[in-house]
Amino acid sequence: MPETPRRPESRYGNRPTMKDVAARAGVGLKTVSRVVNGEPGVTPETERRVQESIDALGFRRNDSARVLRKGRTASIGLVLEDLADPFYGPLSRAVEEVARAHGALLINGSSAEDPDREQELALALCARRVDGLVVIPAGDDHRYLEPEIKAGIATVFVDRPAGRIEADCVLSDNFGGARAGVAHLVAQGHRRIGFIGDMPRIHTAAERLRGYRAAMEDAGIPVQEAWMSLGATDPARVRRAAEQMLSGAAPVTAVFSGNNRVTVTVIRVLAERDRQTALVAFDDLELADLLQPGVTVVAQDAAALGRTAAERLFRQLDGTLLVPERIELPTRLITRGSGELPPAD
Amino acid sequence: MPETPRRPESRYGNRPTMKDVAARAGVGLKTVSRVVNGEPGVTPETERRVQESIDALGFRRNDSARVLRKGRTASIGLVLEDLADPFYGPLSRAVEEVARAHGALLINGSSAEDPDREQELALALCARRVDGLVVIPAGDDHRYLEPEIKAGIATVFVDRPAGRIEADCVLSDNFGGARAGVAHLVAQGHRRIGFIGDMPRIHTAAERLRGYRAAMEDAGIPVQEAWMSLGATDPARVRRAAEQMLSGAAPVTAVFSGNNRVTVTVIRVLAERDRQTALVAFDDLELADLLQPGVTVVAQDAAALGRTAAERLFRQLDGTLLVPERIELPTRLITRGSGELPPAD
DNA sequence: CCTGCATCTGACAACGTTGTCCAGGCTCTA
DNA sequence: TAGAGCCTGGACAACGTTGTCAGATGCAGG
Repeated sequence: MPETPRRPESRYGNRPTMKDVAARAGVGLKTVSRVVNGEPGVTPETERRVQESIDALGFRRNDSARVLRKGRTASIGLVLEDLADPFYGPLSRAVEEVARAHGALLINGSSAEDPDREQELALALCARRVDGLVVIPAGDDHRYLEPEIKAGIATVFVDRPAGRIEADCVLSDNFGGARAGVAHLVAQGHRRIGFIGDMPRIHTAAERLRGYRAAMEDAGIPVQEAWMSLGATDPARVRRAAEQMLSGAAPVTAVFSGNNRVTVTVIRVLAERDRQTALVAFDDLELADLLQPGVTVVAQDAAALGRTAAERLFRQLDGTLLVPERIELPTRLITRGSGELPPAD
Repeated sequence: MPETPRRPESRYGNRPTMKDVAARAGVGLKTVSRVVNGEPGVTPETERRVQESIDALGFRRNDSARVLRKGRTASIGLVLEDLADPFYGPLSRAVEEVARAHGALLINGSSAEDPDREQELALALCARRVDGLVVIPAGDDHRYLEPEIKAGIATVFVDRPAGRIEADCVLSDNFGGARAGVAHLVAQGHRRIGFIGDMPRIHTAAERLRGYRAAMEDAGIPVQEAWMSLGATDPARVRRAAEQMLSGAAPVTAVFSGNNRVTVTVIRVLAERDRQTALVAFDDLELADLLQPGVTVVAQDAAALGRTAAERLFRQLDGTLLVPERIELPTRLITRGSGELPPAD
C-alpha cells in the first residue's frame, strides 16, 4: 500500500486552493484562474458558480505561487537607516505612494547605520525577488549588489551615493546647502562659526562639512580646529562639543548644525545660555518656527527625494531609463530668526 | 518538431537557478540545495565546488519558490495610517526590530485613514501569505479578515481595537490619559476647558473625548457645546475651532488637544495671542520642552505599543498564545509649563 | 572475498499558480 | 445540412525550490 507523503507542517493552515474551488464549483482549474484574474472567456453563469465557491471556501490566491510563475513580484524594497527618524518617514511615505501608483507593495527595513546589516537586508530583499530596490546606504561599498543589478533588479540610491558601483542616485545638494547656510551667517557679520556634524564617513556629513569649509574660505576666514566637531551624534557628545566651542577666550558666535539629530541637542544647549548665539541648522524641524527665536534652517525635501527615486526606479523597470545618473535636488534656506542674530561680541 | 515553449517575459532577467549551479558544478540539484541551506551530508570537496559555482554564476536562492514549498514566508505585514506621521515611525521601528529578532521581514503600507484602502492592503498582504499581520485599523469592521485568521494568519491590532471580530489588540489608555490630563487642568483652577479632537469615529479620538467628559463630570463642570471641536484635523479647521473657543464673552482658559496633528496647530494659534492660555496635549512632540512655555503632554509610548503587538504576534505564531486579549498600556503626564498656567480671568 | 553499515548523492514528486494548446459545442452562412 | 469560425472550458507543463527515498560508494569485520 503506497503511503501518502505527509504534508510539511501546517502549511498556511490548509488553505483552499484553486483546485478546491474548482472541484466545489464543478469546473476546471483554469476556469477558476480566469475568474480570479478577471480574464475573459467565462460565461456569467460559470463565473457566478466559481465566485460562490470562492466565497464559501474563503479562498485567496496564493501570490507566492503566482510570483513564481510570473516572475514579477510587484513589490519593491526600501533599505533605510532608521524608520523612526522623522526625516525618513516622509521619504518612505513618498516611495510607498509611488509604489502604490504602480501597483506594488513596499518591503522595508532599517540598517541602523550598519553596513553589514544593510547588505544582509538588501540581499534578503533580492532573494525575495523584489522588482526593485531603493537604498539609503549605510556602507560605502555596494559591489555586492552587482550580480543582482545585472540580474535585473532595478536599483536606486537615495540621500547618499552608491559606493564602487555605477548606479542611479538621488541626493540633496548637501554641499551647496551647507555653503549657503554658512554664507548666511557670514553675511550677518559672524566670523567665528562652529560646525557640528556627523561622522565624515557618511557622505552627507562629509559634503556638508565641505560646504562649511568652502563658505569659510569664500569669506577668507581660516577655520580653527576647535570650531569643528565631527563625531557621533549622540546627545552627550554633541552637548560637550557645543559647550566647548561656546566657551573659552574666543568662543564661536554662531553654530551651523549638520543634521536634525544634532540640531535638537544644540538648541537645548543654546537655550541654557544667556548670550544669544546664532544658529543655522541643516534639516527642518517641526515646530522650529515656534521656538524663541525661530530656527533658521537649510531644508531638504525628503518627500521629493523619495518620490524622485521611486519614479526613477519604475522607469528603470519600464525600460525607459537606461543610463545611471546622479540627481541633486536643491535645498532651501528658511530664515526664522536664529540665523539672523548678529555676533554677540 | 516539438516547439520549445517561449519563456514568459524576461523572468528576473534569466537568473541562474539551482539547476544551473548543479550543472556547472557537476552535481545533483539536491546537493546544491543542501549547500545553500547548510544541511549536513556534503563532503567539503563537493561543497567547495558548489560554492565556487554559486559565486561564479551569481546565484541567489529564489525565496518565492522556497515559500511556496515550505509554507512560511518569514515576513509579517504592517498596515498603518501614515508612515510619515512621527507617531508611527517609532512604532514601525519597534515592530521591525521584533520581526528581525525572529528572522522575519516587514512589509508595510499606509491606509491613509481610508477603510477601503486598509482592507485592500491587508488582503494583499494575506495573498502574499505573510505569517502575521499587525494592523492599525482605519475602519471599524474587520470581518473581512475572518477567513484569513481562520486560515492561520496571526493578527494583532494596535492603537485602535478591531471591529466586529475577536482579536488581540494593544492600545494606549486613551480614556485614562485624557481624563488625567483634563483633571490636571482642573486642578490648576480651570473650569472653562476646551477640547479639540479628531473625528469620533476614530476609536482613540472617541476615548479621549470620553476621558475629557469624565474629568469634567468628576469636577462637576457642565460641558458647553462651544468648548468642543470634533472634526477633521486639517490645520485650517483646527485653527478656526481654536479661535472660536478662545473668543467671545466666556472664552475657555485652557485647551486639551486630542493628538499631535491638532497640537501643532493649537500651539500656533496660542502663540499668536497675548493672553496666556493653558494647554495639555495628547501625544508628546519633539522640542515640546523648548517652547515657551514648555508643552505639558500626555505621552504614550509608541515603541512599546509596537513592540508589545509584535511580540504577541510571534507568540501567536509559536502557538503559545491562544486567547485574544485586549491590552492597555498606561500613558504618562509630563508637566512642562503650559499645563500649569493658571486661568487668565 | 563477501556482508553489513554508514555516509553521501541524486531522481522524483509536490507546493499553487498561469500560459499554451486543443476539444467540444454552439452559431452563422451558403 | 455541412462547413467554417467562434466561444468556453480543461488537460498539461512549467516556474524553482525542498522532502522523501533509494541508489551508490567506501570501509570494516568475518
